[in-house]
Amino acid sequence: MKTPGDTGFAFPDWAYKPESSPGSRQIQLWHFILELLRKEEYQGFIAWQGDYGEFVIKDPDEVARLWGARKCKPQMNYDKLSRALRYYYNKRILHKTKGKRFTYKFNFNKLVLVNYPFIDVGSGGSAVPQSAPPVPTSGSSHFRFPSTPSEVLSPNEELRSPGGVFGAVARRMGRGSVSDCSDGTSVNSEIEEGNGGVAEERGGERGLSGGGGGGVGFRGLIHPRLSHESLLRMYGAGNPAGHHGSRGPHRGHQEPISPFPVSPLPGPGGSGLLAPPLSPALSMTPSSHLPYTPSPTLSPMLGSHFSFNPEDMKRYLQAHTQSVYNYHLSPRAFLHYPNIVIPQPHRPSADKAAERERERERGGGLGERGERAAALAGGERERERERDRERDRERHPQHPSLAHVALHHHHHHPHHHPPHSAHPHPHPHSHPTHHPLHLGEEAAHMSPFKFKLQPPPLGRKQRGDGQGSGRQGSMSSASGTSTSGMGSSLSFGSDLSSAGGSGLVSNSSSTQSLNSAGLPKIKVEPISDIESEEEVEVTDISEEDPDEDYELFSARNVRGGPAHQHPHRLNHTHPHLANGSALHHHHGGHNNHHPHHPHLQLNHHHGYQPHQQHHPLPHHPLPHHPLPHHHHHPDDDLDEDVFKAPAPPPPGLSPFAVSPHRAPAPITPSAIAPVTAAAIKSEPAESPPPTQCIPLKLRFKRRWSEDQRMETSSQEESDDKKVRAEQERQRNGARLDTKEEEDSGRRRREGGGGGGGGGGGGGEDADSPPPLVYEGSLAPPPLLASHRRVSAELHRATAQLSLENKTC
DNA sequence: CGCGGAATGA
DNA sequence: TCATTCCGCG
Repeated sequence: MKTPGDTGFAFPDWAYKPESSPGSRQIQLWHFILELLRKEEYQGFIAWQGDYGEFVIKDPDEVARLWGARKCKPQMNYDKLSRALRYYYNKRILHKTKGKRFTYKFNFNKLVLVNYPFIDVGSGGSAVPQSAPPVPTSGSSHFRFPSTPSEVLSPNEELRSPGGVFGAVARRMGRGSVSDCSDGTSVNSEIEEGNGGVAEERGGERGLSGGGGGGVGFRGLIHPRLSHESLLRMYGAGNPAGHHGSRGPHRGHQEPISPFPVSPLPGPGGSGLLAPPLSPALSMTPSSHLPYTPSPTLSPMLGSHFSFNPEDMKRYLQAHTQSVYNYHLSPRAFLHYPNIVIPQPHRPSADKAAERERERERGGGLGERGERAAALAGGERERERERDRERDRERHPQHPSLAHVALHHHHHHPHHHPPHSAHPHPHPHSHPTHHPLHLGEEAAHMSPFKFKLQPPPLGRKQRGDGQGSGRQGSMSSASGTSTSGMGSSLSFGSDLSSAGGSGLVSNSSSTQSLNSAGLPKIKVEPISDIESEEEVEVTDISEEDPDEDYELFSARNVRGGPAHQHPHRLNHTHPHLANGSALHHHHGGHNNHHPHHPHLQLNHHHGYQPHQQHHPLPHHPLPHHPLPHHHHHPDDDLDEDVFKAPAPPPPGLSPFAVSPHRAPAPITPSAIAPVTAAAIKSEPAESPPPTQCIPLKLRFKRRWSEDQRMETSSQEESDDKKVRAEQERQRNGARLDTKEEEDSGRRRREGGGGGGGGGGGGGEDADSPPPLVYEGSLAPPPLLASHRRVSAELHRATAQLSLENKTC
């Protein structure tokens, strides 16, 4: 994989796996869920609800049926499906919303966003009206993105190549949704074939790119653009951003940019607000703030999006890149996407329309479902759909259109669709298309799935624990890379984290060191949600590999800083909480954010997991580690933050601004980090408190150590709890040796567990490059533009793509 | 209803 | 790996 030389960074192997690609045959349940969520047709059965990323299965049986149809498992039922969903808890892809029946929540922060920027989560992005209202992704989650590494490559190249490829593919694919076995299959099959072909092509391309830069090429390509643009767009568009906006004070204006419907509703989303600029993902950190943040610094960015200031750009790019990088989007995915290259930017509105049409056409072409659908509703259906959409927009909220529902219903109730097939496949409507709006968004949404990257295996799950460092072996190359990369990423992460207080930062060395050092990676458990939120996703999705990397970053970020980060959101809500929370731990309620569950706030309470519970650690008596609170809270915070709560607003964070004040940040080597941190956290006060006392360096170190561990552990462990436990133990032992930090680490773990996965990271690059690299690349605004387009294209492509089906 | 272990299959 | 299936526990 990696390439060698050159650039150094390469994507992880897994990134190239076919499975990971969008086109891959097997759909994963979460992808499927997302798909359903994004389609209006299914809103009667499953829809976004509440918080950001939260969705409710209104009709478990039906959803199960659909799923079964997709997987050709007629026997599927909600029990089984739910079991599958539960598996995602550990992976951190999902969490259960406690107290609400059939309600689960995606950890988009990491996950999706990263990988699939387009997805609209809750907000419904475009399509869904209801979607989650508010949340922006960004805000809420705080995602953080890492900065980028190097990536850098020149985009140009990459673009091109892919473009060609994509185009074709894209066209083919399209659609997704539930297909039935039978027809779906057929249809899908076509699609698949196409994919396959594509895949092959990809391979070729890959090679190409490889040649060019081997891996590099891809990277450059894809991500950057995608992320960026897409994100941006998405954000702006649809996204979630809106959400905050709506809520937010600001929001008033909207962004021109996205007229999209993304969030259709004005209400909720309000307008978009500025979001546009940043992608949620990107935003992640910053962005989040952005919206909210008053800080001047940020503002600018927002408004303009990001300005082309060098700094902004840089940041932006980096972040984005990194994120991508870290998250490891799979290049392949991109490949698939067809038209990436395509030039035109589509404007939202226009585009949308166009796309819409396209989609429809496609649908028709597809036939499969379309036929059925047609049979059912025929043109009316569409009309209705549209109507609904409109309605939705207006209404927005939660409920999907009734109309649809009705339709659905009958399907389902009757069960299966009556007519045609005997099967159950539900997909009644299925038709592709429909999405109303936007493509951008839609596309985004859709595609997302496809992109999926697969995560790597969590890694090593167990790895030997013993080994501490380990891992590297295989990845070594990657890792190596990562190292440096990580560094950068770390920094980002650190930023985040640091914000949290932790700081950490970074250093690449650290990373390595850790690994190499051998930290044992312990994994502990992940802790539940909490963590999960944070990094989790990342991990899952993306990541993997490097444990380190991502660990660092994610975990750290999150963790450490989480609180901080969130801040934005929190801020609004409860700022103090944020701080406090951080300090205290969430217990407080930070959860607030959302309505529901107050209890949740507590969260863990039940938490799924036990692990979490630790968090409370708050005080754990750790042995010495100075880091005190931070740690704890990080976890806590994280947890909370992650999910729900938004972060507190950073008071002033400007992203750029680095705030020196915050200790944590310091660490970060890269400026970026600082920024982030600063941004995130603005509140120095908070963290500082405890921390303050301690010298930064120390803190840092410790934090770092901790984080690593945590992350490591968490990440890895995320998989098993059991394992974790052991590992933990081991860790302790081992770690101890290592340093004091261990203690802290432990604590962390205990407390929080954290993170799991983190993620990203990785790769880093050794070679790669850190920030510098990109910077260079970043710098040029122009690029961005191009990227954007590209992204746009991607989006479209994506949109077109649909999930694959698997053959039955 | 939800959780998660265990066995099992691809 | 990821789910599916089965199952016991709360």
